[in-house]
Amino acid sequence: MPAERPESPEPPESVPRVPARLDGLPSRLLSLAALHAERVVGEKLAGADARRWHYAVLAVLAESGPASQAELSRRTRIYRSDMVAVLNELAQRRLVERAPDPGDRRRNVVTLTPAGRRHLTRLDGLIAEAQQELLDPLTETQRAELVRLLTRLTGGGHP
Amino acid sequence: MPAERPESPEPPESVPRVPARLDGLPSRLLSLAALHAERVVGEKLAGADARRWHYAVLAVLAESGPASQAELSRRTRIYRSDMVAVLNELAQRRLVERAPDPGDRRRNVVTLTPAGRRHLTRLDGLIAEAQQELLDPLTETQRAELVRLLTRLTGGGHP
DNA sequence: CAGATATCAGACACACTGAAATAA
DNA sequence: CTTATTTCAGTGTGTCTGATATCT
Repeated sequence: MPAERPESPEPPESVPRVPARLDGLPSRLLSLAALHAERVVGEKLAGADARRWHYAVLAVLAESGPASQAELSRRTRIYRSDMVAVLNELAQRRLVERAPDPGDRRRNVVTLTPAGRRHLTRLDGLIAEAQQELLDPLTETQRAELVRLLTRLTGGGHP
Repeated sequence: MPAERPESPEPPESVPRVPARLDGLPSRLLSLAALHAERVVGEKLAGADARRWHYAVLAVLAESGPASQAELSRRTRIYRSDMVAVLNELAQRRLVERAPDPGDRRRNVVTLTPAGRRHLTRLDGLIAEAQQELLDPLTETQRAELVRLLTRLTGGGHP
C-alpha cells in the first residue's frame, strides 16, 4: 500500500497548479460529472417541456403498469412529497391519470395515458441523445465499464 | 450490436422488476452515485462543523497560496456569488482572513490562517474516511479506473 | 391500536441570474 | 468606455422533515 503523504508543510506557491487534493477526489469527480449529466439531460428534456422526474415516472409506469404514488416513489427514488407535484404536472399535461383505488381507498392508482406513452417514446429519444453527448469522450468499452462501476457503487445489488 | 428492443406492448405486471430504462442509464447512475457521495462526505464534514465548500476553498488556499475571491471561484467552481457566503462562514470561524489587495483595490486577498491550516488537516482525514467508505465496494484497480473515467468525462484535459 | 398513504408547508444545499458599486 | 471584482437580492431544482387527514 502507498505510504501516507507527509503533508508538506511549506508548499511552493510559485506555480499555480490546480490543487491535487481536489483534482482526483472521487466524490468531487462524481459531483462534477453528475452536474454535467443533469445539465445535458435537463436541456434535452426542456425541449419537450419535460423534466428528469417526468421521464422516470413515465418509464416506470410503462414498464411496470399502473401503480400507487408510494409505489412510484420507491421505484423512481423520488420523494413521496415531491411525487405529488410531479404527478400534478403529468396529470395536467394529460400524460397520466390519477384515480382512487377501489380496493384500497388510501391509494391513488396512477395510469399512463396513450398520450403519455407517446410522450415517453419521444423522451426516450432525447434521453438517448443526451447519453450519447454525455459519453462522447469514452469508448464503448469504457462506457460499459463506467456503468458497471457506478452500478456497484450505488448498491446495485450483488446477485 | 444488439437489436433494438421491440417495446413489448403488454408488460407482464406480475413481477415488479426495477425498470430497465432507468436501471442502467448512465446519467441517472451518475446522479445517484453523486448523491450518495455527497451525503457521505457531508455527514463526515458536519462532524467538524464544515461543508464541502469549506474544504474546497481551504484546500485551494493551502496548495496555491493566497488568492482573490474570483480566483478561488474559478479553481473551486463555486459560483462567485456563493463564494461570498462561504468566505463569510470561513472568516467568522477565523479560518481565513479577507483583506483588500493593495495592488488592485477591486480585489480581496484571502489568506489561510494557522487555525485554517490545522482545520484543513482535520478535514483531510475526514475526507479520506469518506472516500474509503464510498469506494468500499470497489477494488483498488476499479477505484483508479473510476477516477480515470470520471476525469475524462468532466473535461479533465486530454493529454 | 400500529402502519400505510396522499398531501402540504417549509427547510436546506447547490447552481445560477441580474444588477449594483467600485476600481483597473 | 470596457472589463473585472465583490456583493446582494432572488430564482429554480432537488432532497428531505414534520405534520395532518384518511384509511387498512
